[in-house]
Amino acid sequence: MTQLFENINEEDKKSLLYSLNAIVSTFPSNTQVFHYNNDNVIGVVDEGIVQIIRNDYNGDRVLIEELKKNQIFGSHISSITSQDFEVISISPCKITFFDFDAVYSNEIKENKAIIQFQENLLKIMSDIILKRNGRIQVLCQKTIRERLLEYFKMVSKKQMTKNITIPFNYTELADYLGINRSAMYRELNNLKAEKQIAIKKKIISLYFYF
Amino acid sequence: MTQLFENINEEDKKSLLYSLNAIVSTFPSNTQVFHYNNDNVIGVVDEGIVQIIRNDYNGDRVLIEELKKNQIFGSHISSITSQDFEVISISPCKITFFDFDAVYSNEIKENKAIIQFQENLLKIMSDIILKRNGRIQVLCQKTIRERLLEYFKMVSKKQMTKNITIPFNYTELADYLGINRSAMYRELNNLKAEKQIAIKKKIISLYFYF
DNA sequence: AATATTGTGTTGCATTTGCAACATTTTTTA
DNA sequence: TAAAAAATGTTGCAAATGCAACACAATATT
Repeated sequence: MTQLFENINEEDKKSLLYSLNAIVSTFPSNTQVFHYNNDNVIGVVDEGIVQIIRNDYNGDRVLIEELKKNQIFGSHISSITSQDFEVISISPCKITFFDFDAVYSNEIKENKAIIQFQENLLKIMSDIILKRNGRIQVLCQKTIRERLLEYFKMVSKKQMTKNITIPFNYTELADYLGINRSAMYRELNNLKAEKQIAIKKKIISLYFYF
Repeated sequence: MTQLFENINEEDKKSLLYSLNAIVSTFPSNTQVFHYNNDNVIGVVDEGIVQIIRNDYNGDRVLIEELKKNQIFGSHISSITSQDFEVISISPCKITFFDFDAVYSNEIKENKAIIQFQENLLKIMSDIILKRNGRIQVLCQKTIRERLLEYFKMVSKKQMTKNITIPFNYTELADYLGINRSAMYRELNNLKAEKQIAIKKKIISLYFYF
């Protein structure tokens, strides 16, 4: 995982943070850490876990993303564009906020580490794009079964094992896959009955070929 | 729309393209312009239109993205990771390919326009992320009606009118929304009957409030 | 200009799915 | 540690959806 300040020494980092108007804040669990009209601010998770959630007008709750150490969020990269969106700490956390527009300022170009910093940002962004693409690939599947299998394959590839560990609880997983929770359980049971998978808590073993 | 070489003079551009091992190619209509194992190559559409399509193992065809002038694609930013994916010209087109890894090379850092180039890339990437987020927002909707309405709202915001022009044909639209084409028509008719929308060819008028 | 291909539009039917309403277990909080 | 809250797991039922199979219109190809 690329980090924002990878290959940048402490001195340059400090100077960059200064140019970016960076602020470090801490939050307890279950707190709103970001508001949609925090214009052009990027948050970096230094410690803890935050979730980006959308509360639909029809009452549906969609888990957009879960972010851990070194991952970033902001209105420009997470589409947090309206009050529907919440960014919530699900554990105590420490977050560095900085001004994204400042990345394009003339002042920051004086810093000799700017090229490295931009390079790190580029890598982080291309990771985000890949993540979004994966999500789209899953959500394009029409049936619940197909979504589950597509998701399992993807996680399996990433975790490099056929015994995958679900990084959510099952309620969140349903939100993430954009499907109804009980319909998901039903399908998981079908897959179990067909011996395509086995489930032990959050570990799912995949028996099908792909 | 940000372009890759915005604010970069011809001389610097030439030198950058050289460092990036850039190649310009032309293609007739309906031709494969990119293969999934073109490792770490980025394509920039200079002229024409290309589509990224995924042919699912179960025969479904998913339109991942349609790209016009100045838009970019590549295995790293479009998840073109397997044979399932096709990148196809749907009109005669001209494409510049370059080596994405070269963006991080030492050689290119000699070019004084590198900061501007990286900045442009960052902007393009954050645009892509926003696009992907929009797509996810639509695909997270559970019913066809909700997907259509969510999509219409999004297009309306972008085109700044309540008489939106669908940028696809209706078959492609169904692919894009990840729904069955005939089920989509059925729902469009329901919406028409309820006078929520009116359709004239590819222009859809939105009568509901949002 | 004739033919082939692709897109538009509709319908019946079987299947899938969301939803509501539960009971039960686990986790969190006071 | 007791009470409250959240997560897990199941089921029936109504509604939504995918699919197949059409007819017809519009484009593209030869």
